[in-house]
Amino acid sequence: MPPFTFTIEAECPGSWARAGMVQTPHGAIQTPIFMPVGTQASVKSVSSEELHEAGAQIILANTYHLMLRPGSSLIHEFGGLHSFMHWDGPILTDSGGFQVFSLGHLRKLSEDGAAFRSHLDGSPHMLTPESVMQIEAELGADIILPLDICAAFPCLPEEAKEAMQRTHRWAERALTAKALYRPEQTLFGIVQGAFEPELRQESARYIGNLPFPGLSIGGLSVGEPKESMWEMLRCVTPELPRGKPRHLLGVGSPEDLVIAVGLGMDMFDCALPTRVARHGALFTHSGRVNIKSARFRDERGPVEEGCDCYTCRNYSAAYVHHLLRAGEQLYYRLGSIHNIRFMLRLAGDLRAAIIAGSYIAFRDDFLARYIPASEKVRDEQREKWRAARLR
RNA sequence: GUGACCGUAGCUCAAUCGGCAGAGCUCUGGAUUGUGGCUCCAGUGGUUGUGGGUUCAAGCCCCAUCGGUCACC
Repeated sequence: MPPFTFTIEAECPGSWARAGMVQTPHGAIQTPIFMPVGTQASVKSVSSEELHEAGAQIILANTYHLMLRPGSSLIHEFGGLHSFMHWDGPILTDSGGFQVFSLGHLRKLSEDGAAFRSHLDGSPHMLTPESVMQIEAELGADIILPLDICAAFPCLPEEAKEAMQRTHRWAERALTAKALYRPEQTLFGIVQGAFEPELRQESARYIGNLPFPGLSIGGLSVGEPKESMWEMLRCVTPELPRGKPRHLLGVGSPEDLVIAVGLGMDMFDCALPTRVARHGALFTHSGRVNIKSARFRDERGPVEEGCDCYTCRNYSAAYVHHLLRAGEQLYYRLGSIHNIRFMLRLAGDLRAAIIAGSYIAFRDDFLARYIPASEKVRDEQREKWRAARLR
């Protein structure tokens, strides 16, 4: 098995963008990369074979969900996540820290760890930096994350500092617990610091200097304005060691990906593309479209002209529209595949642009064409209200 | 054929003693960022079956008519 390595292949002048290659025991990952989210060992409605066909190189699964159901020991009995879900590429598992805060009922934090009640049956559970390592060892992902604390937005500076400092102490405990996870697994460190520039810088330096082969940026995309997120990344990136891959947790939308790559991020995971797909929002290069809209009722062409995804190669937009309207299961699969393929193609295009030295031009061109639907409609609605007020 | 009950938004139904015709769903648009197939926000939509009458005022009262449901012949 090859050890974990990260090689930078190209950097783009005028930005912090870089293209690289991550080696894992289950294969290589070309960065920048988008990682589809398979919370419960499944990217909802999409099979492992379909993920592979869509160009997925690495996927993400959730420790929190899998420890509650079916349980990490059962997955261990089946030879780990790779064989359990029949995915032989790289896998990254989240620590469960975020879900304890967003899903767990009656959570209680202490220096030891996080106590919470299951969202499934209310049963009490306890996660500690050490127990998370054991659980992730049983799940057997290639890249694993330590237990961290994601501060709420907004939060007081003191709370942000306390959460960051405890995250740092837990990071050290996770490193010390190296015997609990498998030698072929790679533990990433998590940078916190909420929305305090000094804390972000401190956390980036602290976590960046610990012996983690890779780094995840946590605590962002939790409801803050976009500009706050970019500001935090601008604080963090200069403090990070150049030679370690950087994973931006929970991001994001197509436009987020394009911008964050320029701020030095290499890996992304996000539920957004598949979640919004299930509700009809499909990505195209001119922005998000709602496939449920009546205008697709008789659209003979694909969802996006020129898209090479399974859905667009084989089905008309009218058919996809019909499946959603009719509540057919197949819709979830076709819609999800389209958005996953869009994100992966976008990551590939970004990579090619970086290697060609034209990231800036690519970014500006993409953002000029990709107008978020929300902005378009927000403007239209604003106009409508203004007209109504004048009447 | 006789009798009773019911006709209000695309659907299911509210509307006090006769006093500005409303809600849920659908529909249209939006939101969703380390996924609870969840949830939230906004908007369109009406000749109250039809025709008369009473009244300052009718979805509501009266008459006729059309349609539906049920019961009994």
